[in-house]
Amino acid sequence: MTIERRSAPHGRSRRPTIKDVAEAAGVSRSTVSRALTGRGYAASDVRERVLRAADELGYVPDIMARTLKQQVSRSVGVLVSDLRNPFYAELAAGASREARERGYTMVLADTSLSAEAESEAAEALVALRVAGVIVTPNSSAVSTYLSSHGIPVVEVDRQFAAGSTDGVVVGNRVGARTATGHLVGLGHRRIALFIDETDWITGYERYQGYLEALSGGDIKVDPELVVSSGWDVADSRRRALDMLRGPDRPTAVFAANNVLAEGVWRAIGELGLKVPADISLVAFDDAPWMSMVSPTVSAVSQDTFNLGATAVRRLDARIAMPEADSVTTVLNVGLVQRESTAPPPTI
Amino acid sequence: MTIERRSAPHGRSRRPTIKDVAEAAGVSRSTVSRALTGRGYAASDVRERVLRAADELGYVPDIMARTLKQQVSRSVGVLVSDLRNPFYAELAAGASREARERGYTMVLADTSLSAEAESEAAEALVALRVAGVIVTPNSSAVSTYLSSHGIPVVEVDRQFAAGSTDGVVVGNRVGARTATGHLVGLGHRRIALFIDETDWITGYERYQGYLEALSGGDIKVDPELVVSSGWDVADSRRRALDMLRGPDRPTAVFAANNVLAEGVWRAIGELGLKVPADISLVAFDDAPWMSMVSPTVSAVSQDTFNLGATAVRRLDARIAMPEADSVTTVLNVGLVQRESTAPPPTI
DNA sequence: GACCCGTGTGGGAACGATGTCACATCCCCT
DNA sequence: AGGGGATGTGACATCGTTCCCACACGGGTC
Repeated sequence: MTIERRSAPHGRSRRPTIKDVAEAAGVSRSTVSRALTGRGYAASDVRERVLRAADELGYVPDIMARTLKQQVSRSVGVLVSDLRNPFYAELAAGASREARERGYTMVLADTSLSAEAESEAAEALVALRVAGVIVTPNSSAVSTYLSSHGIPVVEVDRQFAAGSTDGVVVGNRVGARTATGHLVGLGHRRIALFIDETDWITGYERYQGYLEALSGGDIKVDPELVVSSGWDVADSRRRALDMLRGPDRPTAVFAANNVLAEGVWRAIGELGLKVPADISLVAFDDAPWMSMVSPTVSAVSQDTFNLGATAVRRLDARIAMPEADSVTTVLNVGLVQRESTAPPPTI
Repeated sequence: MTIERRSAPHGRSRRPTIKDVAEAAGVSRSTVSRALTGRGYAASDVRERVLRAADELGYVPDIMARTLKQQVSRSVGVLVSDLRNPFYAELAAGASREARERGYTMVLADTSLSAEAESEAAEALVALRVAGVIVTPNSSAVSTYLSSHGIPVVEVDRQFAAGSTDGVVVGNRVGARTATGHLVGLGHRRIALFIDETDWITGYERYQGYLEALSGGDIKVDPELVVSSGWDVADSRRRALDMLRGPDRPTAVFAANNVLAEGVWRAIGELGLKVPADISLVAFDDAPWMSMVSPTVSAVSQDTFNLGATAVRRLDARIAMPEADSVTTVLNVGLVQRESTAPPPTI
């Protein structure tokens, strides 16, 4: 980078345009454009002169003008639910890196789980003429809206428009089955499930995985043990306190995401229960704290950074071939066994 | 939001422009522009007709064209070091919320602590004609470069260009003094400092705070106890292992950020040391895991979300008054006392 | 009745970059 | 010598929006 060498456009405020470069180099605007973009002819000495002039003036092409002319920008929109959740933060980090590598700039909005914010953001992205959008959707509205405007969409983590838009998800069903199956294998028969939603495909799949593992162990499902908790730590903590204080409490809990796991963890601690002696815990989505607390928490680990990166790659491919069939990529997950699981307490 | 009601521009691909709206409403482009933006005259019945036509066509004004014409966009750039660090993620979340509320879209890049990525991103932001930039800088280059292009900059968390650009930081010196002073008050005399850099102003201030607290307790500084660790967990863990295994180890550690604290925490655990009986620990920057581990970790808490939000407010004010004197906002911090500190072990 | 003002509206020139097209060389081949 | 390809360059229209200006109309004042 040559940032240091560049000086302000001799003290004045107006930014240099391609016209200024053209005058400085003694050629026409067209020639400057060709020399800088590399599209079309430009004699090497002329190119040289143009490049030097541009560098001296600190010329940076105006993306607005370029996009207006070309009708397609090199930026992608990224819509995530909550940056404070390490899952989304890491997703965004992965998207950011991959976007940079592919020459996209990233327009990011935290939609705060609000449908209104999501709609607003979508509209802003249309207005910005982004080349494509990556979204962790809260409804099918965003994808529909963006698609109707001809903007490619990749749904990440969960899918509402499978079949009509691309998606990148993880093996939710198999992950949930593995986690629950691990508990079953240890001898647990009363296994609680904490989950946010079962209507969205991700929650549904995790729920199904849970059910499959139970039926694989010939265990009847107890609806009392399936908690459709809210989306925040406080709520799942409260629900967990209720359940664990009640009679006939479960001997193990499978928490379907890192936020719910945190609530359950806190509840367990407050009640003075010992993990894993009194109760086992497995989470879906490995958050940093799970390997720091004592005992450490077993979790189904998803490569979240890669999830974001893969989504950008998919989007890039889609932008290149808008008419190709939609594809859903499923990333592998793996159970990380730590210290939070053991056979149920003998009575 | 009326997203659902809108249909694609009758199956065709071209996006509706202001001209299409004008034709549909039977008026001129100028009139449509006035009706939609609210700048200039427009009879109420005409305005009505225009709004309806725009809604029916699903018209969204082209920001590129608007920005090109107006020479100023409603988007801000946000450059953070590492989204996977909860500190930066929360900062970005705060910035995102405030940006949205003020009608800005946010262009975000994770600069991965790389000067090259930072320069590239800065150049992209100039090209995008952003209204301003918020950055957690790694050098003075970004601020200088952006300023030379007439783009307002707000430096957050650390400052390289104090006096010439705005800044939003926290009370680093007082926070470090409080934390260290707390340890001194408990009777500790061998207090180690883990810090990333002392050249940048933030590290320098925290270092000074540490020194002040020591001299306030009439404690001579032992250079052996000041570790200029790298920026990642692995490195600080290694450095901590070395120190804690050595002879005459400290009775307390002050870790100057959440990453270093994590490394130290892991090292302490691996060595089987008991917190706080064998060693006390205080961190600067309260990360989520600190209230989840056992024992919980005392920390100087900064309102990181607010740090991001404040930066956007400052930037907004700066954009409104580009010539005003530069100001640096210092946010308060507070020591959150948890379980990781106690008097030193009696020998 | 001439003038002017207030209220609306449309025409057209920007904004900065791109890319098509026409044209201007030069050199080589027949 | 003249045609024609290869190589380079410049003029100009264009992208979608804004906004300055001109103008039209009606009604009031002198």
